[in-house]
Amino acid sequence: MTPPSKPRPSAGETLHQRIRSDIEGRILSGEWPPGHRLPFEHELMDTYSCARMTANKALSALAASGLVERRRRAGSFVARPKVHSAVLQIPDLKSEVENRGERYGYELLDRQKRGATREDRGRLEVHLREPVMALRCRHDAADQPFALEDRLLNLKAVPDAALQDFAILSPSTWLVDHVPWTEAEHRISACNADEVVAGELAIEVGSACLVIERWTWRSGEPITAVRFTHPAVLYDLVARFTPSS
Amino acid sequence: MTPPSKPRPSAGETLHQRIRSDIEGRILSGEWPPGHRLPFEHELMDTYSCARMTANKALSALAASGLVERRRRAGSFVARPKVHSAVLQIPDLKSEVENRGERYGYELLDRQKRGATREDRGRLEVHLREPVMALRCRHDAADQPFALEDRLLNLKAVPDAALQDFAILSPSTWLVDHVPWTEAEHRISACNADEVVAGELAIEVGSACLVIERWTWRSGEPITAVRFTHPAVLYDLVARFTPSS
DNA sequence: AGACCTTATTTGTCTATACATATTACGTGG
DNA sequence: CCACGTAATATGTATAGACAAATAAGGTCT
Repeated sequence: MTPPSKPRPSAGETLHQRIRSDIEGRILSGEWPPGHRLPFEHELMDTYSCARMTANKALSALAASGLVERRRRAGSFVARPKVHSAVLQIPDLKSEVENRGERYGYELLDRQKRGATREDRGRLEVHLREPVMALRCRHDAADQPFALEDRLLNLKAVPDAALQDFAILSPSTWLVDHVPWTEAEHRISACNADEVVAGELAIEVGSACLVIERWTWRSGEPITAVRFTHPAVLYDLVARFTPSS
Repeated sequence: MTPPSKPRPSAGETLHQRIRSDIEGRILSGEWPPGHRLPFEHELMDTYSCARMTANKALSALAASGLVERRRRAGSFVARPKVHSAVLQIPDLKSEVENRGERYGYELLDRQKRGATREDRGRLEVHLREPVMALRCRHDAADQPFALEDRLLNLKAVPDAALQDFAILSPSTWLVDHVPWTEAEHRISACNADEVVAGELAIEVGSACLVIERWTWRSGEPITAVRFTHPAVLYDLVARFTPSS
């Protein structure tokens, strides 16, 4: 392997960062194709005159990012990415709208405290009759309906929520600031607006909507299930991916 | 709309992993709220009887994952996450279908080599009349139309693609194996099927479709732009997030 | 009080070494 | 030829020590 060959404009790079970006460059340029065995740690020690820990740090980081795969006794190999992975940022709607430079509006449509019904149980993994709160509200951007939020909250996990009326502050905003979570899952789909949704979003019956559902847990205990329904014409989800990040 | 099943804990931990998950637990349980200063590296050395490198590794990993923020001379602090971020996995459709245990089918609908038109230029950042390839094809799952793929390829960046007829092998599958990329952007939206799309996907005109668009670059050079259109009833995108991953 | 300098503390990076662990490669005996 | 034990090798994890860089906290001088 030839020593450092890449343009290195960033003077403030540390050694293991430099090793990492050198290797990354070779992989992404196609010089080292998927399956190619990259230098052993002791070879990197020689070419960069560093300790093994330093080479290890670079390779471990590359492995963590999924660009390379490491096998004991065999070596490190350029991974063959089977999936496009990307970091999806799902911001709080209030900041999303304000970042667009538009006026944000919020209206609570419905708020019910109740014992969990059979249907609720299908959404949230709570037991029958345990206390939950069901919320429906609308988020507006530039005085136009932007999203419908349909949320079920587990009051056993978040008792403080029972004290909130959510008339001014949206449940999403309140939750982000008050409730930590450990696991979340998102499901993104599309649907045709039925009469109720079309009415609330001021769109034609049947228009396509983008639906984002999210379930949140804290240490296995369900916290909330929420569904955002956006008019398709007003909202796209954007996800970016760069391997070096 | 059933909620997904809970994630599971793991076993067989190394020391720095244990330190990390201990801290993670305290943060996620709310015991250490956002802004809280967590123990210094030398304090962790004492409580876990380990070297500083080991404590450092744990804290660095937490910082990399975004859960904590570190400042020299000040210490390490629990970070306040502002957005829900999640890793979105967008698999190759062939593997996606086969992982569901269904029969995968592929049909090429149209293939054109041409100089870039004005419209193409809007999709792909190429100059007028530069060689591109436009492809339309259909992916089936269990003999039902599953996705429509509409792709524009920059032949200047990927000249080998001109030799492929894509009659058997889908362009997505070929590209994954042959063309490395450095940046990608995804846009996820919804639309109503027009007559053409409805016909090709064998669904009603007007049914909601989930649309995933992807642009791919290599070192700033555009490689391809692709749009997948899925019948909403057949396909959901799923994204998971656990801080420990 | 405010501007400036000094010091102490904490994190960031790196070296050198050690032993553990997984897995390939090889050689031996059946 | 195959099964099995053994050695070689690359990675995984950890220790202990060193210096560099950033910066919060104090102290001094004006």
